Amino acid sequence: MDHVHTIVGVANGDVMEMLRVRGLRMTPQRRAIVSEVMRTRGHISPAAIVRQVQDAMPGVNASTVYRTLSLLEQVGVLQHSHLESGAEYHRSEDAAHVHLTCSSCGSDDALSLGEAESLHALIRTHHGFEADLTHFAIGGLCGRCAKGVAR
Amino acid sequence: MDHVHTIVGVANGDVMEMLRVRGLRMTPQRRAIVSEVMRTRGHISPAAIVRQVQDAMPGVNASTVYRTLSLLEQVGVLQHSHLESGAEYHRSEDAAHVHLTCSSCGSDDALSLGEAESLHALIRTHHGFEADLTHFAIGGLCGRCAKGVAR
DNA sequence: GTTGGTGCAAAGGATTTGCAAGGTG
DNA sequence: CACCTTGCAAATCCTTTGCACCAAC
Repeated sequence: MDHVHTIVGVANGDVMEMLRVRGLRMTPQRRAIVSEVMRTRGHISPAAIVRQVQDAMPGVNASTVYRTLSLLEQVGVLQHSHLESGAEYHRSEDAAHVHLTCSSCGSDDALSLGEAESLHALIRTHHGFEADLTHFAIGGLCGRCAKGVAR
Repeated sequence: MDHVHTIVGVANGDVMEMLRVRGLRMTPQRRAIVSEVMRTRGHISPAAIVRQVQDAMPGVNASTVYRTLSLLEQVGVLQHSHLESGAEYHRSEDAAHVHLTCSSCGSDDALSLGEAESLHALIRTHHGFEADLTHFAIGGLCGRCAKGVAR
């Protein structure tokens, strides 16, 4: 629990502060994007963010969203992970879990890092590899689909 | 070791046979693509296949390669997994391992499914989720990078 | 000859980038 | 009033599709 600089309870205001400190500016667009992402539980795709933000603030360009997202990731507020559907963003504080995505029904379950600790330890032991189990999802069949589904 | 219909030692000829059985045809393009993929140890990207195949047989179109790859995947000869660099294909018989990709140096290590069995069991127990640990890579820092690298 | 396969061109979707105009501190 | 940001348009990538033409069986 030290290989990830956990940021607990970052509020919108904190983000603005983090930007200010770095000489970066808080524009209405960024405010809209930040507020959208910060209020999202779980993950959200860049496309969805674009949609939502443009909904609340027409005219915001997709490139601005992409630029802001990567900026927020550099600053440490956000992180992205790779799910079957592509990249998805979430607040860093919400990143502490492994995504289990069902390749059959598309459902998305989660595994706490605590539960996955044994794998983490196993990988470290056999390879000295310090795994970040949150970056990529783990595919497979959810309980429901693993049972019945002939198709 | 029963949830994956393992195909051991598939040879180029076998592939042609598998296609014939389904009423599909063996064209020179497919022959080139199959031979390229079948002789690849480990994984290879669609773009690389296109390059290699066109090298041996100029004029082959990328769309043909894509179509052939997904066909070979449906037939069960190939599988793809998601690494940091995107989708990568490998022979099904070479698919039985977990990819460990270092986000720092880009190196690619592997973990046998046997070694990962404990995680597989853990996930199954807690969620009834039947994981396919080969479909997505596991990111993190390789032993080397986890140690020294300040940057 | 059927029917499946291929090349080509075009269409998409997801990002990224160059730039001039505009807003923030 | 510097300098960071944005919108726009264009450029990449990667992959998929519609089609007319061609080839495998």
